[in-house]
Amino acid sequence: MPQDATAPTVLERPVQAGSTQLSGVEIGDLSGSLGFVLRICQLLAFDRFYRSGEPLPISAGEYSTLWTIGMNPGIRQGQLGTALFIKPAHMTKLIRRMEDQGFVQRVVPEDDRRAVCLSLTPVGEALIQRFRDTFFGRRAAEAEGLSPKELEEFLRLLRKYAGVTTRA
Amino acid sequence: MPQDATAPTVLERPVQAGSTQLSGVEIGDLSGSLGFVLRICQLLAFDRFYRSGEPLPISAGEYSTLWTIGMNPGIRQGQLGTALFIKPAHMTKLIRRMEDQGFVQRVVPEDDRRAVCLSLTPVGEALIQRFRDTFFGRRAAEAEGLSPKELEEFLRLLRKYAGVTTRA
DNA sequence: CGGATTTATTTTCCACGTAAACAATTTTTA
DNA sequence: TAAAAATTGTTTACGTGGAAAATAAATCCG
Repeated sequence: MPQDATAPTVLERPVQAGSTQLSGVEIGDLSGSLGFVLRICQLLAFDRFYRSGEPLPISAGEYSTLWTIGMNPGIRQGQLGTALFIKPAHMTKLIRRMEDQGFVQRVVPEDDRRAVCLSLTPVGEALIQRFRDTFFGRRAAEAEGLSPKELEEFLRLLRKYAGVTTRA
Repeated sequence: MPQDATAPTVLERPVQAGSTQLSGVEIGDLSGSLGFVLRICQLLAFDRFYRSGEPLPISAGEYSTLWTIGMNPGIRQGQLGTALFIKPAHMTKLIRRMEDQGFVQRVVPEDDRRAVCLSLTPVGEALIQRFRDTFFGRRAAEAEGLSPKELEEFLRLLRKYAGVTTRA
């Protein structure tokens, strides 16, 4: 690990007006690091999601995965992983677990026996319908601290950054 | 796990104009779930960060932690964890590892021998100075897909949501 | 047409991060 | 003033998620 022995022993704080804090702790330029702030926001959203409303019987990640399979019956496992940013190794285990729970069925297509095509079972469909409002209905709690207009813009920028496309 | 046997076996897609997709996969209302979109953005930012520029000799998380200690010499370990959303169990191991690497020193204050106060060593200071531009200088790559104005607004909303406070 | 290469998923091992329990110390309470 | 409660960080066990290697199948190329 390269070390610069000539560096001063006291950290020179970056030149900026006043202070920038998180939970009373000075973070300076870290507040301008997109990765850092996104991580804090994601952890906060996760925390708020679980602290409000009726509990889900499965994790939010599992719900999202089932939801996406429901929206795309027959979707290939690799394609699902690409869309949801879940690596193949984990997706394999996630799908196996949800298959064991009876929510998902796997079909190996005749035209490509390497692949796995996924669909929801009736039980899986029922589950995501049953908990739809539980999952989607926490906007007020999730968006604490932002006005409705700000939340709208926030989601628009998040979607744009994420590469979510919408078309009529 | 509650199941509604009367639910239809085909997922009724939500009523919305057109389609909403991610990587060519239909996600529908998932694009309105703050936690979900934040997770996607965080993974994307992380991916872009590592794919661009000179590699860091430590992880981004370790750099952020060292940076924050540098901005707050003598900070209590618990307070650091609260600010960075890192649980005590993990912070203990993280700090131990960075102490072993020579970047951090731990001092148990006389007035509260339960606590641990953290500061950077000269080696730690040198490290975060040495890689400052490597860590902070990837705005262009990180913010791919957003205009400068949008990035500014994006960061403003992220900071607001995260509870970052700024004062003169 | 057979071997090489690529693709898709699975398996194994491991790191990260945390829940829960624990230990030491401080503060509170009766 | 001593016991109870709370605080601070540590340790242990475990779940999540992924890197790397393996396996099976499809495609490509000479």
